Amino acid sequence: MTASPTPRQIAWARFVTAQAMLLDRIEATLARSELPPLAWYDVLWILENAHGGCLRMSDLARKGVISRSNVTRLTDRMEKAGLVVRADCPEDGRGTTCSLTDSGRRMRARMWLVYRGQIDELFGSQISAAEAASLAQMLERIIENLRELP
Amino acid sequence: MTASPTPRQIAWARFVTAQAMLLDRIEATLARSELPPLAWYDVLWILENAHGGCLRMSDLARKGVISRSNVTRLTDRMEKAGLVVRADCPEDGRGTTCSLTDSGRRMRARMWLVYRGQIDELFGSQISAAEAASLAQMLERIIENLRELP
DNA sequence: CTCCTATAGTTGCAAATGCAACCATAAACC
DNA sequence: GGTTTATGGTTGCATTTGCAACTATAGGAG
Repeated sequence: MTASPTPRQIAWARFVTAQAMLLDRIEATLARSELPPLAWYDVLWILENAHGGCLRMSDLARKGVISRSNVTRLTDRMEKAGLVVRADCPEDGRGTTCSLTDSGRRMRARMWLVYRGQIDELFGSQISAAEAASLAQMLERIIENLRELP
Repeated sequence: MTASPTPRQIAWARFVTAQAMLLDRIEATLARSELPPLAWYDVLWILENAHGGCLRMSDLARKGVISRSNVTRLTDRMEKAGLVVRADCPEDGRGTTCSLTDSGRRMRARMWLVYRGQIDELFGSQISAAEAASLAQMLERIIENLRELP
């Protein structure tokens, strides 16, 4: 930085570093438990929260903040593993739906056990409830703002 | 989640989503400006803050929160682009040092112009100075805690 | 109805990443 | 000194990701 960094810029830098460190740890812990990577968890979780455990590929991409081609490949692998099923969309001839299987639900639950442990231990333990609430609110604003932009 | 998510878990979820969205945007903006990816910026920034603009490969890995093999490849490309130079470490026959070139310094400055604009616009604009300070402190605790763990 | 454009999803190919195996040197041990 | 163990860095290989091109269907304009 040419001028010395502003408080917001410092916060940004830590934001990136902390997340990188946390994700590294969590991925390693999942791998050690012989569970799939976080990317799979995200898909499973998004589907589980969708009506009927079923979503269009593009919705999956938007909610998961990943590219459409990435969703195709991700669900390819997950379908091979029996966690989701894809089918032609009845309402739109171009579309494909992706839905959670029972095995997918069970896998999400198993992963959550480990994932939750890590979140609580590495992240939650370092912030107060009030801080968590304020942080969530802050981030929500940022997310909302991004969704409104072109 | 089987039980409904705690405030800390909600904060975590937004933490991940917000960062993914922000990084997507920033990478896209850098690419549109025909600048290298963020990963290069991080290396340049870390080197610029090091004494003499020079660090050992493993220090680079630790500070940048990336794997050592990744550092090797990253600096391979950056060296080809003339932004850094590697040399055998004088004090340790096994070691390699990586140092910033003038061109590397200039590139970091050019990237920072764009990067800073994005941070301020997408992140800084949504949080108050007090929130930024509290956030930075919170994240610092998390980072410190992670560094102390095995 | 036909043409034109936009959207949904997949795929080929290139670039990036992680992991494990590897070579070289350093440090510890006897 | 000679052997063993740990550390620093790179490389091969498999996996993952992104981008651009492509196919197919939908929706709108004339």
